Amino acid sequence: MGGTGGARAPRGRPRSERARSAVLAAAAELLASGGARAVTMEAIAARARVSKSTVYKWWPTRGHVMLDSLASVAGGTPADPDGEAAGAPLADALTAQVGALVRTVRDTPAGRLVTGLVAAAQTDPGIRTALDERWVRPRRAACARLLHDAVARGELRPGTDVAAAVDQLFAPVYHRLLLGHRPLADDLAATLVRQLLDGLRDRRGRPDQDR
Amino acid sequence: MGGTGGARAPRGRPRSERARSAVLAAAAELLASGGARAVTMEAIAARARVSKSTVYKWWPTRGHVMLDSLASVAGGTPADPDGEAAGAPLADALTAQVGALVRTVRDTPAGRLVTGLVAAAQTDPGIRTALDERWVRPRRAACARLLHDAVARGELRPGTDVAAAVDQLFAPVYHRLLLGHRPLADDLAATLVRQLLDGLRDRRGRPDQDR
Amino acid sequence: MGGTGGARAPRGRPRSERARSAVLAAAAELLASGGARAVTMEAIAARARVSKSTVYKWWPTRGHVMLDSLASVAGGTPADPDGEAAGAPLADALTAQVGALVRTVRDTPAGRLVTGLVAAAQTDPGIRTALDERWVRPRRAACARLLHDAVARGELRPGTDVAAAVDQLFAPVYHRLLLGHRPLADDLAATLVRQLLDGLRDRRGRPDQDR
Amino acid sequence: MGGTGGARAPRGRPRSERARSAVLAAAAELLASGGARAVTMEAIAARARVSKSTVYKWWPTRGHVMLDSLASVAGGTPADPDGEAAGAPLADALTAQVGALVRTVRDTPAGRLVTGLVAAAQTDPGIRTALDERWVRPRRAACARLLHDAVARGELRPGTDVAAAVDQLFAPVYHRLLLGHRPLADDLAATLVRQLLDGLRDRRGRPDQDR
DNA sequence: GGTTAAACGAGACGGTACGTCTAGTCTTCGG
DNA sequence: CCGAAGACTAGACGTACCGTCTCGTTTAACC
Repeated sequence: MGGTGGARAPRGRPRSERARSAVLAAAAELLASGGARAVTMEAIAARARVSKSTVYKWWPTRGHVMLDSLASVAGGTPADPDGEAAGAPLADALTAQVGALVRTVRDTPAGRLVTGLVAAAQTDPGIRTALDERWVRPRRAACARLLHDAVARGELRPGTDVAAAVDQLFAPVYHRLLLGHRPLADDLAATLVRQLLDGLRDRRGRPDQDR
Repeated sequence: MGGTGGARAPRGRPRSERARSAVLAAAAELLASGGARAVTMEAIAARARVSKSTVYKWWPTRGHVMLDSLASVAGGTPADPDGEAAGAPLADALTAQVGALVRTVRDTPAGRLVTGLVAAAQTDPGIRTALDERWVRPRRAACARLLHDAVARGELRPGTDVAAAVDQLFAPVYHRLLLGHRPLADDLAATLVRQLLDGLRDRRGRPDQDR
Repeated sequence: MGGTGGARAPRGRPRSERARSAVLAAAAELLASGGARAVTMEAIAARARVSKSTVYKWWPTRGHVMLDSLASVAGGTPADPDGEAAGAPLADALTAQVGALVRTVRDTPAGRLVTGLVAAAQTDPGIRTALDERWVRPRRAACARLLHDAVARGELRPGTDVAAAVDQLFAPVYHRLLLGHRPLADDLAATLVRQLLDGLRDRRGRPDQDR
Repeated sequence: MGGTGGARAPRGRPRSERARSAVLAAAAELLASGGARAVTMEAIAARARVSKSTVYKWWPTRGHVMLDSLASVAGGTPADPDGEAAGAPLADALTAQVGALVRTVRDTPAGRLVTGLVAAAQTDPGIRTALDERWVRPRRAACARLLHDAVARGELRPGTDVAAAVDQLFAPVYHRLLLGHRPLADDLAATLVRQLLDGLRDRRGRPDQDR
């Protein structure tokens, strides 16, 4: 039975933490300085002062390096809203979630990492699922829970398609990040939340006539 | 002005239509068979039985080939809704627009072309703007006009952010296309339109309290 | 009959003579300066200011580069002895042949090229046969003819194994070149010829008792 | 001090005989199955179920492994001829020596080991000298002694260059082994000895006219 | 009918990065 | 101290595309 003995000391030379973090940093720096095109395995290895074989040993493709780099840059799952925002109005809680995403992809290296990863995901299905599971899904989950609870307590309509609703809050952020057709403005999060919760229809002076 | 005489016949050998269409077809076929990774200038030229120089002469990058290929596959701007749908309820008109996009990217080669182009756009700003101008913007425009008119005639709230609203209808489609976290279901368009127009809030039995 | 019409004008960009000779020169220089170990495809390309693809396009392995380099360094087949040496005593003609080989492999870059090629031949059968056909065999041939003619005119014994005899003249040169156990002395050729033609046995004062 | 003097009992774990022989066997097997190219330190270690560090600890290069492998395969110095063949005719003694070499390199793994070692010797001077001292020289020595004694007792000419003569007997064997231009026939040894001892000249019916 | 001009086909070229391989070295644990 | 395990640096391997180039060969419109 255990003790600390659970994980025996591994046999050979231990993995170099220095190499690991240098690679992730190098990837982020290259992305920042030269764009996605500059992030090659060769350049990563050179910049991190690490041999190419070491990079390939731990990350099969550049996409996987970027995935880990993204994780190390933007931390793990974002703070759970329950602590502070419990009891706060739904709109505020949602706005906080979406706003956090907007600021992260707009103001930190995470933004270019995400665009690079979406690009890589179009070629590599492994990247696609990993990006979904490790980045997109955790952020959607908190939001989806808020919506689900609101439906349960009758604040939102019973027939609400929560997944679609989450997309209507998050997807515009990614869309603008990827296409650049509109800026990622500060009030974007609030606007998206307001329009989705209250709807676009003008109901002044008339009864609610839904469905 | 004009007449047919305006443009004199150009001097040298005329551009080969055969080469042009063969290249665009080759790009689409390669994309369909081997994924974005298979669409290389070399492969396009080989498959189209055209020399590499000819390809480079008319299209600077593989992204530009895919752009033209997309145009030739999915036609130009989608049918303007004014003809048939004038007077139709707003919701139906919007659903038609979004639904057309869903079916196009899900059921035709245009889908993979778009994902490949979004990926290329992350590297090449020229692709990014061209993709926006030639594919995304025309589709957004029809939808934006519908919303704008509805605001003007008082059907939608005065303060509506039309650009954000359009994103809330279209972005989820691209998001699912790129990430694949949810299927592009048949009723997606209707759901998106309904939730956005009517809002998520349950207003049964209470007065409209917006703003 | 043929005329100039035989070789059609080649299509496409013509092969660069500059690249060809630069590669062969680079291989010889590298061999001279750094030994066989230094002759890598990468180094050849770098030194010749030629792209690696170009080297690989024309020479499949480093061995083939060395083969051509050897040919360009040491010319084609050595001068045929018939001109000057016709009528000269057999021993002198043979000594000239063997002596030429000794001087070539000892005093010119051809020596290291040959050792490198013999090494490569142990791994690559293609090199083995090419080295035999393009370097060893032509040199053996002249010598073999001399011996064969001498047998025909009765100067040498009827049962002579010419191939073995040629080996007894040339192989010691290669052996010393490869192993270095003995120097390639100036009089080596003469010694080899004398000992083989006259035999080692001391016959002073006794009749020939062969066989 | 001293104690038992001589060889102190070595500290620590003694060297593993199992590792030593497994490495030598692995080298020979790899050579037999995949040719010289297959004999890499990596493959040797893997096949011998021994860690790479252990191999490097005892043998600095693959050449040295092959050297020891050769020694273990082909035994040490060949049987000294004095025992059985003392008094036998010179030609028979020489033929026995050369014939033994022919059979060894043709019919046992030693052949490929020797070719591999000659190749390695072109790159590594250490291999070159070791190969000479441990393989070539011992075999030459016995032969050289036979010739030297024969000169001393007047059977061979006084001016005989013994080193060159030995080369004229052995070098053809190595030459054919390395180049493969002629087979290593069963009667090769006898032919080489006969032609060298008796000379190629046809002396029937005329006096010896040497020198 | 000859000239001119541009597109086209073929393919060699200098590059860059790929992903794999081998050589050696180094670092830890266990016998 | 030896051996096992295995991570590490270094660098060549052979391949694939890139985008450019240099030719010779059409295919027209023009004079």
